Amino acid sequence: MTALSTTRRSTRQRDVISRVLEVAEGPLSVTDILARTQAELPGVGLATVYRTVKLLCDQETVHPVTLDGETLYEASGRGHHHHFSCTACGRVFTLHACPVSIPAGSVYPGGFVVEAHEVTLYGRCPDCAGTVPQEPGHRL
Amino acid sequence: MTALSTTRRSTRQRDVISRVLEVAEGPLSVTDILARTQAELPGVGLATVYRTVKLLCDQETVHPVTLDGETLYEASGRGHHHHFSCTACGRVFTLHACPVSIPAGSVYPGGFVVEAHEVTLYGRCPDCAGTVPQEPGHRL
DNA sequence: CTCATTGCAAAACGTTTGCACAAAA
DNA sequence: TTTTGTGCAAACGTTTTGCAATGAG
Repeated sequence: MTALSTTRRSTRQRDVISRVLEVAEGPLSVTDILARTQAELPGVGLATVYRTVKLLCDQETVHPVTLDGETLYEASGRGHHHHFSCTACGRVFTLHACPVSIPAGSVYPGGFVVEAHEVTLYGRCPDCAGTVPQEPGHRL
Repeated sequence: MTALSTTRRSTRQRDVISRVLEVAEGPLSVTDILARTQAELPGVGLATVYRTVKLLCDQETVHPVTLDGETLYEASGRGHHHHFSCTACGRVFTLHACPVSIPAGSVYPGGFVVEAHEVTLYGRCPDCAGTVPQEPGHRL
């Protein structure tokens, strides 16, 4: 693959996979991406999804989010945000409110220089809020 | 296996693996646990580490931490804490200072009921603080 | 034509499990 | 003895890769 071609080839599946990630309400698993891509392009294979996602990650168009042992992917460039994982239905949402204020370069007790942070909130999403609360599980 | 035996058997490797996790400065990968266990008990196999870690997880003596796509394990019962991942040396540390205050039951904009939270800080650990800052990587 | 991209199948990787043996009770 | 725990190797699920065929330029 050349680094850049002057004219962009029309790569159907890459475009579809990109769009699937763009319009998602939160990060998706590879399986989710495959299913949503196949809804539009029935013949697509799993390897293509893995390859395309890796390519998009290298381009920094997309980035991985690891959550509860599963790797999900989301489109980049959505600004600073965090994730909410519903302990009832398992869906992951994007939250734009940030509960921490740690300027880059802050020094934490012990001499840890903080450059970035990641926050995941666990609880019940709006759809599940009326449900019986679940154990957050002992991962936390 | 019975749920409980009245007299506890002396299970050498389990004790060593537990202690390895107890004295660790932060969560460890299975490979780390294996290496540290073998330093004391040379013949130990990988399957034993997996089995023992799973057992300790079921007992809630230990719990998994997923970070950057890798699953690490740490001893439970260390109180509320978070993790610091060094972008220079890759080590993960435990931090007892908590940068967020979200009481259980708080409702986030959009109707998300928060029951727990997880924070990971990225940056340079004390040992690497003098080093040239690294890109935090575009996972963040 | 050339060459990037694809689907398929095989390989590689991390984790789990079956089994025969060893050690403890 | 019975029972639990072990190492080894095979099995398993997920992700990656080799390769021949397809499709775009």
